[in-house]
Amino acid sequence: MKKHTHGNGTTLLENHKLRITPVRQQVLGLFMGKPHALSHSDIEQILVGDFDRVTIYRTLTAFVEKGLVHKIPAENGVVRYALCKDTCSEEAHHHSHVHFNCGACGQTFCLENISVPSITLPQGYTFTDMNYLATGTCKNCNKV
Amino acid sequence: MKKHTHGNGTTLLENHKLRITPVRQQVLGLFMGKPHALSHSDIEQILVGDFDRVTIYRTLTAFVEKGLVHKIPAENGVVRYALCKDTCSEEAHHHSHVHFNCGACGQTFCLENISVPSITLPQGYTFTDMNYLATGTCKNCNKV
DNA sequence: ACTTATTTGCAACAATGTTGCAAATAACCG
DNA sequence: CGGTTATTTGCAACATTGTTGCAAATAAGT
Repeated sequence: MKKHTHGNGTTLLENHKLRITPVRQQVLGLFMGKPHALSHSDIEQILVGDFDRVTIYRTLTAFVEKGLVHKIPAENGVVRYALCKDTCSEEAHHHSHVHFNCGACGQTFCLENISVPSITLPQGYTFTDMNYLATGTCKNCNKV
Repeated sequence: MKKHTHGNGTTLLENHKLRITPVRQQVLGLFMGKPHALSHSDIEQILVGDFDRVTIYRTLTAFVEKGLVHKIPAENGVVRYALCKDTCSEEAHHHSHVHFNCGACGQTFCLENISVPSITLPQGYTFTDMNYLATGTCKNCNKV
């Protein structure tokens, strides 16, 4: 019954059928330590010199494939990544939360706690994934 | 009363305070002729040799700034553009329609006709823009 | 400790987006 | 019209982002 034990990157990796390697532990550690989503370049800058650019790309790709993190596209085309909740697996990602991009601090958050209304598509359309992206000013930046 | 006379790119450009130039007419023509959104590279490939890559970038940027087209970020980070409706101007974009990205044909559509429920953000968050992106299979591709 | 499949780093490349500047041109005005 | 001016374009150069192949390194199972 130790499935999805957050807080320990190693078990998380094991649960998602990923080999335990230094990059993966470090990158996963970043995600667990920050409340906001990270882009490839964010990660690259934090872990300067530790790992190759390409390795970080491949790490992120592996994480997405195994259902550990999900991609968040911003309006300008920048792709960020954030941890998935328990409901994601190798088979499929199940996200129905809102992503919030703050124009002031530039950070992107997953708003897990608000309800997302379901959208009815026109006849003939079927969807596998739904993405909500709000742009504005976040809690912290509004306080100032 | 000839405001927003769609079908004529020239008046549309005038209404948005943009100088009439060949690139702008051609690019705008593409948007008016296609039902789906176009990326920079789409446009570049259609208008091969006619204009410089950079010019097309700047054209798109100008269109977005003046409220003529809006950006649509796809999940993979590809940015596409589509015509705005009458409600957009130089001051602000007002979009509350769903963008639909078809995995089969790869095309992206604006679904203007379906209602989008409003989302209530947590205390402290304020938003200026809301973006809905659905991924799946479109009408045409489902038919086959 | 040995074996094997996976992962990493490196190098090279491809695609995408940005900037500065001189030449070309759209719009305005008499 | 023709002249003037502010805007726009093309070019060149560069920056960033993402991809691929391959040999060396290494995690995991026996």
